[in-house]
Amino acid sequence: MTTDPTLPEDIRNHLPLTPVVFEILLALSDGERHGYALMQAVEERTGGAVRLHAGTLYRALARLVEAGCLDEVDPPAAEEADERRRYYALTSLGRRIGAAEARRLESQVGAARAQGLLEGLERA
Amino acid sequence: MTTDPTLPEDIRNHLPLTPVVFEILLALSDGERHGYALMQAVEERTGGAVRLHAGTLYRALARLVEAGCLDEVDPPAAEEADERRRYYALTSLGRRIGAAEARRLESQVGAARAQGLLEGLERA
DNA sequence: TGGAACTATGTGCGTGACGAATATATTCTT
DNA sequence: AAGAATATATTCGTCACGCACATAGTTCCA
Repeated sequence: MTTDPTLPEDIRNHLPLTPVVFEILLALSDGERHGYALMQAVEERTGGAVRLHAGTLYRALARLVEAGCLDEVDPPAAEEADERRRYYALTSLGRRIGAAEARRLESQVGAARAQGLLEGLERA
Repeated sequence: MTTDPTLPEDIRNHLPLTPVVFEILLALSDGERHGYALMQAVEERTGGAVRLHAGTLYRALARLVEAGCLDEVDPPAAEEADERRRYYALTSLGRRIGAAEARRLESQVGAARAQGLLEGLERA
């Protein structure tokens, strides 16, 4: 699948995001979090519907840092305690990639709504 | 990634859909099409932004038929001519899976909007 | 205070979907 | 007649995933 050629390559090369990665960027878009908190945030946002597998999550985080979408940051002074935690924050690139993916999904959802795919589930 | 456990297994087992597959279901949600027309429909819907690779498309179609999400159907009487074309239509299952995915994406897009991820691109 | 449950991060293995390239043949256009 | 566009399909290598497992620190409470 190729995506919008008008986007800068830095961004286009990453699209489309996997559902897992988009969920991660979404959960980090309101501030830094450590991996495990991220799992909980996703579960909470979706009312328990969506859960990330630990293995998938931590590997995705490593890839996103590698790609420059996330930075590993110092633990926030407020929240403190557990030495094991590794905190991540969106980079500018990460935010722009998340935004681009959000627009792509918005377009898909809009089309789905226009087709009535979101409502009538029993009619095919 | 696990999805909504309240969904029937028939549906949940397929989620989340790949972007390519959702694009296909979307393009078929207003009627049957053959593979190549489907590529064009996606390109047109997205104003040329999104394109499907031929290889990926045809393999995905075969998988979707195998999984009971699509049926291969007779060419519509109206449109006729090319012997090579193979037409596909959503099954009931395919439509329900597409609808479930659309709801999942709608939730993600809603969250993205709530986080301001869709607007301010330059602020991180 | 001891043990279970939870928190937290990570790796190995097999699978599945993908992009890119290529193959083949037909139909349309000029 | 030739070339472009249409139409479907396969092979190959890669990458992200789910699942299982490994390891260890922390919290809780009986």
